Amino acid sequence: MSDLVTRLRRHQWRMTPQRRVIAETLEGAHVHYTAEEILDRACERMPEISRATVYNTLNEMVALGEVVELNFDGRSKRYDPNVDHDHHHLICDGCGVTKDVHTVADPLEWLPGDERHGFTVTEASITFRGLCPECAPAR
Amino acid sequence: MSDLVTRLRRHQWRMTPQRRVIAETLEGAHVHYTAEEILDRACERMPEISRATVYNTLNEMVALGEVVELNFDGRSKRYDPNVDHDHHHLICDGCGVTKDVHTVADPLEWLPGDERHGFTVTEASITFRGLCPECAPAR
DNA sequence: TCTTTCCTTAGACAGAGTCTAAGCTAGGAT
DNA sequence: ATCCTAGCTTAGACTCTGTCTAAGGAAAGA
Ligand SMILES: [Mn+2]
Ligand SMILES: [Mn+2]
Ligand SMILES: [Zn+2]
Ligand SMILES: [Zn+2]
Repeated sequence: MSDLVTRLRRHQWRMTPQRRVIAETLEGAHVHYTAEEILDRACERMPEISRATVYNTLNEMVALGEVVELNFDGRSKRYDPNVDHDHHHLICDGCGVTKDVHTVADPLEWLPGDERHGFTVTEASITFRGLCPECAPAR
Repeated sequence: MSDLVTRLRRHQWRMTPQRRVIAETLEGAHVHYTAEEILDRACERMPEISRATVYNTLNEMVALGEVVELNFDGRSKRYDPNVDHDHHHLICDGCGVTKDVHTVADPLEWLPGDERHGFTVTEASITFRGLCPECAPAR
């Protein structure tokens, strides 16, 4: 079944029908959905599911560390169930399509000690931008 | 005077009193303000300035390429007049303080060709996260 | 079964940002 | 100097995204 559902069951967390539908919707398509997109798709399987439950559930999954919240554009947040393989994102400035990408090394290594301002630095995420093949200007 | 104002004058762009106050407010403190923070500070010098003008002006500066819009938290956007020196950001997960940082090399070099999905990749921005000295757990 | 806790729901609410319609200003033309 | 016009500013309505509240509903232990 859903690997996300499996991971969620390991926490002391009641797996209700609503939460299962949300988890399966989130993981099913390998894209980065907004909360409203998840609500629309979850409604196809469970028409009475509420907006509040979708938002609550996504926030809980994030708090449990099983989903990552992404903020690309300052509009809607997007939710990424793919937390096991750490990765970064490549976004098309034309159409907005977003791909998972992997760098040759851990970006934390690229921040020298004298640029750390005394911080304990634990995470680095990269947003690459450009134009996808469809949006690139015709040659 | 303000280097941002100088850069803006090079575009065919009417430099009104409102726009000058906004530009000087934005560049004056070397922090990353939200639109509302800029409005508050601009009001100290020009009490009748409107919210709409602040938002319009910031969006125009971004369109002119003289200011960069940042989206760290999915709440308010922040505006960065420091576009000349390209740099990245280090954020404290505790208190939210944000520092400009510089990496040892251009992050674009770390995305291999077979991870580019046919895109023309033009930009990479890194968000580093951690805890600042004040927020770090006591030793 | 009873009880307690947690979950779901509709709808009100809030924050951030955009849009509209009206009046105003800057700066070129005369 | 004055006129004209395009572009700028304004208040406030509106939209979008997300949170909160209060009430009822399901689950699991006693
Ligand atoms: Mn991803
Ligand atoms: Mn900066
Ligand atoms: Zn595209
Ligand atoms: Zn801190």
